[in-house]
Amino acid sequence: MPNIATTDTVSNESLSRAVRKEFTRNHLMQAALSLMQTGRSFTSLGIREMAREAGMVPNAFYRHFKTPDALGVALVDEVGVTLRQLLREARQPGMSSIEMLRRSVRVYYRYVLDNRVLFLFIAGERSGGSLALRTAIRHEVRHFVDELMQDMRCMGLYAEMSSPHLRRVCELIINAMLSAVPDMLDLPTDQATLEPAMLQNFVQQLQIIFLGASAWRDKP
Amino acid sequence: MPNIATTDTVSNESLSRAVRKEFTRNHLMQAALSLMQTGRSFTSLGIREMAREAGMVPNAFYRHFKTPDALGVALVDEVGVTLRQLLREARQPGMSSIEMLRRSVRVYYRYVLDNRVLFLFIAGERSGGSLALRTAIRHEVRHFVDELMQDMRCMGLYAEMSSPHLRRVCELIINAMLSAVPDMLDLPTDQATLEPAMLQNFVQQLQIIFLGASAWRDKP
DNA sequence: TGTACATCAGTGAACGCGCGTTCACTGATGTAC
DNA sequence: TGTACATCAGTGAACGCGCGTTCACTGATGTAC
Repeated sequence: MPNIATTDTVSNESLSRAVRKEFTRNHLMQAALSLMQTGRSFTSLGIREMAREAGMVPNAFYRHFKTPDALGVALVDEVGVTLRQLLREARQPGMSSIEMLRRSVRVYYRYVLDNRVLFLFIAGERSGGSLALRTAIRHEVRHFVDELMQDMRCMGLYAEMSSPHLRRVCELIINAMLSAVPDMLDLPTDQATLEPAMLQNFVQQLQIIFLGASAWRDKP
Repeated sequence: MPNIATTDTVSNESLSRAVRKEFTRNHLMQAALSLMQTGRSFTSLGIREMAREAGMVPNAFYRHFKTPDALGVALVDEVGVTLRQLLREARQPGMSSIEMLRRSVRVYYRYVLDNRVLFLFIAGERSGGSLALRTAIRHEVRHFVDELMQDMRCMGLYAEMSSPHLRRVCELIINAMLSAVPDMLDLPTDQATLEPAMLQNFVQQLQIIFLGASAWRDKP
């Protein structure tokens, strides 16, 4: 009966070479995220730095990734899976218009704060990273949009709306969410009392989008 | 009678020390933009690199900026002034709802392509740069929003809407515009024929926002 | 089951390089008398 | 107007440092017989 919490402590015992390799690969990715915790951008991280943080010799990096960029793309994939899962969970409970919107925003805000570094990474490299990273992130964002669409379909929202239109609405929502990231992350240093105002503002922006979607639906 | 176009060639003749200093300062900023032309992010630029590109010895950089970050902030200020001016001009002609929207988007798109590097810089450092840069850019974005609000007031759009609500609408528009930047800039490499579709999509997103704003106004 | 060999994740040392930063300097421009 | 001095933008050389990358290696794990 394996215990996830102690995988690190038993890593030297009776694990296949492939599994151990996967572990150190993950250590490298975690190391990159750790280094970003302090506000560094991913693009500024070096091979030696990441290897050092992961507790290994510099050139061992090459056993796992050809370039730092390759690690970044792997990170996008993994982060994407985690985020999409959590965002879907946040949308699961039986929702009702405005109140559910307000609650979702609050959940999302908590989640952004709890996962600062993941959002810093995604939001920061979305237009700041290399072409490969930007492309990977764009694909991931498209996944977010797809799942939001799917969820809205499941909930019967805008059932009569065509898919392209619904997609546009979802894109606007996701964009608004991602654009809010720097505001949320920089808020603590600015003024903690501004938090309710910022969230209120964000909620109302989403309301405007939903109203626009309804208006579009009512008179196409 | 000074000739702007030849300022460089006469830079050694009869110009005050202060003016010449201002010139080389601008050369440094231009050098930073030049280096970004090739897809590099500003954060990754080094002092030596920028000085070299500007045709001066490395340490001369310090005569003009204390850190690369200081240059970045100066760049945000200058870029902001230019962009706001051009965006306002794009909004000047007598506008009429949808057609004006479509035209504005086209003008904006052209402008983004013609000024690739400025938008790469703004969009890239908006959540990727240092705190100082993020703050500077946030202020600049706020300026964009202010001017868009002001223009909409002048045009009599949403005259009955309260300022906070109008601000939210404008924030959504500016966010949508900035979020579209990576799509626009990466498009050429992907598929040139997708251009009309992307623009059409962008136009309809803005329409949804405007519809939402109207709906909000009609039944608050 | 035991043995002999292949694989390959991680090591340790070394390299050449460009970086940021410092220092004392030069010489044209600006200023005071 | 002329002279003597101050200012300061830009120079040139040097420093110590961490970087990316290479190389030959080690030794545990995996595999074939």
